[in-house]
Amino acid sequence: MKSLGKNTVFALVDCNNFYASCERVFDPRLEGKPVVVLSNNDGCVVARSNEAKALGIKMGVPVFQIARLIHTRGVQVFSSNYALYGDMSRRVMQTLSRFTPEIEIYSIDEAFLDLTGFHRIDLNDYGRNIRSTARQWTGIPVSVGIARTKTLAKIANRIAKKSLKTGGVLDLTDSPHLSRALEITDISDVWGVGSRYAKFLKQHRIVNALRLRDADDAFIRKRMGVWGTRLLHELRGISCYPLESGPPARKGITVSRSFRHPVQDLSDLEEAVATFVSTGAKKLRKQRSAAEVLMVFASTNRFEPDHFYFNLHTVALPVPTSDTPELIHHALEGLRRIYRKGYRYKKAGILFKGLVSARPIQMGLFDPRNRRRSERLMQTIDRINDRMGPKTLTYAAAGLHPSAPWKTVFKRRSPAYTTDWNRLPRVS
DNA sequence: TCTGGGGTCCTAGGACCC
DNA sequence: TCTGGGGTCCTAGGACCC
Repeated sequence: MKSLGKNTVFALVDCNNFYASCERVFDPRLEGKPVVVLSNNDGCVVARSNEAKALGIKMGVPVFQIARLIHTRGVQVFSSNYALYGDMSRRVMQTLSRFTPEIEIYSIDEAFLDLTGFHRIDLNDYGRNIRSTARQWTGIPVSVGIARTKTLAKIANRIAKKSLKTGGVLDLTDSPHLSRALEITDISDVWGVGSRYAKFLKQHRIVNALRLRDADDAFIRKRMGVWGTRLLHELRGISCYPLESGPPARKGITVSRSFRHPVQDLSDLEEAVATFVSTGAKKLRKQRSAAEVLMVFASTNRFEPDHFYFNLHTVALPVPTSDTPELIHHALEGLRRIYRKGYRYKKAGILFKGLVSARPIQMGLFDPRNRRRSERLMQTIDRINDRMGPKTLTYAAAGLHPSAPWKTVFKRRSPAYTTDWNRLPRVS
């Protein structure tokens, strides 16, 4: 059942402060304390507990800028622990899928539930049930917003999260409070309205979601395109974005990292790029794709514009492929073309584009490789790494030095509580 | 000293063809 | 002086999301 049009009902379930909440589940001493989680290389704040938000710590702020605050207010700081968050996300989603067969996992911490046709039940009760079950089974607090469209469900969810008296659940389906809810929603908090459009709309006195809902169609169409028109419909309760079932195959795959320390030598850059390629190639194979185009880029520190250097090289691959050594070969050739001696590189990455289905394998007329053999080899390597850990088999080109200057560090990472036998929490 | 990473969709404009 | 029209495909860049 794909819900489009009128009388649809969507619930948006969103985990509160997801990464910070995950850390708390296994370390109850963190309850009530400000907690933040950092990006790669412990660079920026990417998640905050309510207590951390109350201290004025902003999303995305570089951690060195709040060093004093962290120290004086006893903020608990964690590196990102993707193994933990990924596994906790899976548990939450599994729990949610007991409440409807129609679920769309929208991001690591959000899911849309299609509740169209759930007429006979009290949706607020149902939402409260979802919330308490998720909390009890996974330890993660969630908020639930229910409405006629995804955009309105987002708005309901936001209010549910912020306003204590909702108890974390708000149903705006045919609600007399709908207009009021739209009125108290700042235009910049509407799903799909970013900083640029928010500024533009405010200049035209469209300061909240209610004003946008009642805005002139032609004006919005002209200034915000077809996408703006869809947004108007969604705010008016006409669903334009149906529930998406399976995740669509990616149209491109990117792997890029900032380096812990600046890199000057080509050989270090080569190791980094070879590593990124092997990560990306594994993603390609996982979704059974092959790439027609490979791009490789490197850049210096973007915060030092005086000696900034960025360059990108594009390779049209002779045959679509997901073969790691072949991709490494082309990536390194591209890298050597853009490398300029004397720069302090701070970031590099690779992109795979023009993704096509891996099978049937397209044979090149003068293709020197034995595709069938290389495919079996890749399968074997992937299987071993899935079983024994991601770095069990790697390529020599990716380097062997664990402390190479380009490598990402996570100095304050919590244990992999749920995905490593040796890290299971003990109950005493 | 220290500043994340990976996506999507839409549109405008250029290249090219008939 | 004067300089077709329309279609397709591709790409770069803008805007947004988590």
